[in-house]
Amino acid sequence: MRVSRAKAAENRVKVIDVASRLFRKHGFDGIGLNDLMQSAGLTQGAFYKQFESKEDLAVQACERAMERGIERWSEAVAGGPEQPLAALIDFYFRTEHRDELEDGCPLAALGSDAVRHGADVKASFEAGIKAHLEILDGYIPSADGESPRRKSMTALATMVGTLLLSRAVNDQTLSAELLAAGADEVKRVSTQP
Amino acid sequence: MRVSRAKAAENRVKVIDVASRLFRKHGFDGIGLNDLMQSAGLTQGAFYKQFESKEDLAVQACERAMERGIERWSEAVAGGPEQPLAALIDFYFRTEHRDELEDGCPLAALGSDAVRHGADVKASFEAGIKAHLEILDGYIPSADGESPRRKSMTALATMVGTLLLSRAVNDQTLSAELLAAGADEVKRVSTQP
DNA sequence: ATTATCTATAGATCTATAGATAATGC
DNA sequence: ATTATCTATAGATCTATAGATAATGC
Repeated sequence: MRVSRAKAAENRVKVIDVASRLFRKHGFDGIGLNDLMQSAGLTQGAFYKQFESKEDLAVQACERAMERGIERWSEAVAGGPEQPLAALIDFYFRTEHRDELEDGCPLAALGSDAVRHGADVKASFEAGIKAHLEILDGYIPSADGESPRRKSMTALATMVGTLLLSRAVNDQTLSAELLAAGADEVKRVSTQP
Repeated sequence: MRVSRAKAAENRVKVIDVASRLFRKHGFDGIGLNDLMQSAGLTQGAFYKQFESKEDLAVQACERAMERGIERWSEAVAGGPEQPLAALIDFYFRTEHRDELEDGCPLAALGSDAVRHGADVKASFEAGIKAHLEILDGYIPSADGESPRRKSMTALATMVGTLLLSRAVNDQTLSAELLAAGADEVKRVSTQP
């Protein structure tokens, strides 16, 4: 039943990918190792030869989710639009993005979980935040010699907060209003002095 | 071992109060009924004469947390300062608020959990959001005849998103910068046309 | 010989229920 | 007589480990 090293490495990647999606959907505490491994096409017993603990997987999955999140931001501005920030805002505040928890923004999906977990998870979360901020830095105009970082931080917070609130209500009208207001506001932040 | 109706009602309130704090700290899935009831000074067996299920308690606790959140907003502007919004911003973006998950803003603490739970939890969460927005409406100036609701929505999203991100990082400098940027931005939103 | 995965299981914990107890409330 | 709480437990599920299996890799 042993598999080749290449296959084992592939399995490990698969487990982390699956976990990065299912943790976003159910939370770190909302899904067990059995379901995770089944979803990756393996059995639970194989877990501990690949990972030290569930917390270890949480860290790996958090990192992977951040990478995927960054990738999607890149895709959103692919084709080099004249206004990359507008394209990014358009992607982020769509109702389709609101409705895809598994593949959506990891900051909005895993934020609360990161808060409640250890320094390792927070470290990978922090790296993810910094990576997102750096992308925003490149798209937000700023006065000569001044860093746009402050604007990037509020833009990111508004994006994450809006997505979170828009997902936590039943009222679809309110949800859509929140998204529209958030999109407007981030556009405004980025075009003002 | 039976207690009076008054005492039973008091116990129920106690359980909901404790749950509203411990759910904020650990998440709905992060703490069990045994620990919850112990923290309320009771045993687990007493739970199901008071509540239908853990989900039922989650709804009650969410409502309570929202009430407490609104109370704290009122306290923050108590004394009728000339600029109530500034007082509110001052309270919300403090590091002390960031560090008190149990008693802090329920929107930031329970948002991800509400997203993953049923319509009942979302309904109480939604009512809480609307209550927070109405308070902001009263503090945010707007042009004649125009509703400040759009500004209230972005202000609330920026507050919640900022608090969430500031809690999910190890780097205390970054955390403080996020809070400072958020406070600045909400002030700006509320003073611009 | 090594080892990735499998089946099986230990031991803890979780939600929920059952039945005993003892004080309330009629 | 009713009932809020207690102790005890059922049955499911969770993380983690043990030992068997069979293919890899030296």
